[in-house]
Amino acid sequence: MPKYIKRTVSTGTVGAIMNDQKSLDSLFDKLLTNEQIFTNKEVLRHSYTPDELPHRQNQVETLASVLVSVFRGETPSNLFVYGKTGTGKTAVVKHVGKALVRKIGGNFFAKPFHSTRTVPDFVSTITTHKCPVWFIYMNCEVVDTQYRLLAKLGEYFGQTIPLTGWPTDKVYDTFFSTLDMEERLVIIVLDEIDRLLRKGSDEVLYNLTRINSDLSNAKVSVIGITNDLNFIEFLDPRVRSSLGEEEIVFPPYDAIQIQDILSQRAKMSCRSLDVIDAGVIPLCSAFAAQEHGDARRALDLFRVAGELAERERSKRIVERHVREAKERIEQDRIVEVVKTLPTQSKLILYSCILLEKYEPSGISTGEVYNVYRDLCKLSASEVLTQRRISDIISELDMLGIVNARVVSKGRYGRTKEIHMGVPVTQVKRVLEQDRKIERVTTYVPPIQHRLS
DNA sequence: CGTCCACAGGAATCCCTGGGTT
DNA sequence: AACCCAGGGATTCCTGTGGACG
Repeated sequence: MPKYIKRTVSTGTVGAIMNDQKSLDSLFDKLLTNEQIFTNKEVLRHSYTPDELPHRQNQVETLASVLVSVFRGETPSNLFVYGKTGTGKTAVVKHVGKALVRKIGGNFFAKPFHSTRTVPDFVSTITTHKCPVWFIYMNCEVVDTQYRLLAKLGEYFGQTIPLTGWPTDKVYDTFFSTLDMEERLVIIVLDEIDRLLRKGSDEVLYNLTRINSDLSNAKVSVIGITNDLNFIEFLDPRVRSSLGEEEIVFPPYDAIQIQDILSQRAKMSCRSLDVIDAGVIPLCSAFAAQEHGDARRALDLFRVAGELAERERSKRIVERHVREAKERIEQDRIVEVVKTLPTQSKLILYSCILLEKYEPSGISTGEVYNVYRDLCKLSASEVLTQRRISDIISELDMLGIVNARVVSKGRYGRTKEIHMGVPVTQVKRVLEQDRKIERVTTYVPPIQHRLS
């Protein structure tokens, strides 16, 4: 826990107890009259889409020029959108989608309407146009398998499909037939589309991109969004060519651009601009620019810095708050990730931590496995195979908790060389809160000699 | 220069859960 | 009750391999 909280709590408590009635009253007064820094924190959240998107005019116009064919009654080309996280991809697509729907009178969906409800009355508003337009936004991080995606899509068209149980082709057929019941144009946005591929559910992409040739009434066009630039490489060539009819690239923001974005939001969220010290916004922006131009990071930094300032009852946000916020965000992330790890992963991670003391030059998979087995016995856990442990270590690596790279020690074989990627003492403390780990805290790994 | 270690990591299969249909 | 299906975690079996040692 950061120092400043301790300080505030201890002096506050002691003061309240020790001082007389008058200062107790004034303590409350101070709390009540304390002017907050934020008046509207919502605009700093990731989910908030502003009306203006600074430095994304190009992308907005390109996207609009692809979708404009809707007005001519044509099906827009399939589209592929890529750029790193926090570069405004989702915001731009949603923004243009809303504008399109408003103009043409269709329907914008970010979640399905309940199936018992009747279909919204957009059909009547649309009769002047060639056909109704449905704009459906879907995040594949949540719906990440073929089954779930099709089921969710079916839901948009009023079908009730169970979360599990049906064979996939039946789900597809149901979705297909309801979709084709009437003339309409459906624009499906698949955000984080790379998730589907990672889970091996890319068959659904193939089906979706060639669905038009089987449909007789409805038309579908797909917008795929990804932040994984290698994603395209691994895609089925047929899907790649079909999905990539058009492409829009979102380059990372530079520090100056992030400053613009952050200033815009800061203005909306704060009581007044006076509460922000001059260096704060540039510093947030600089930090965010370092992280591949992630605008969200800047917003997070600013929000947390503001919260820290409020907690301190400081009148203004200063640079120190930003630095503390940076620390804080990272710490919270780690604690959250470690705490929610499955027990087996925790045991593996704990093994790594125990070994690190003795092998500062890097730990091998075999060493981890030996310690892990001991820990399993002590904590009465099931022992998994080394194959699985190898995968779990890789998962921990991807989460950034450890760094594991494959090295060859020549005569002594190939293995992963594992280093801790985060502060050890804190992670250890979090792990030891787990009931299984609690039982093995006294374990000391046998000292292993090895040739070097 | 060939060997051979200590694993990496792919593929197929199994097991289990949560749900369906007949 | 008997049987089918998807999906996630785990196991089994497997082939592949960088480079220090001899």
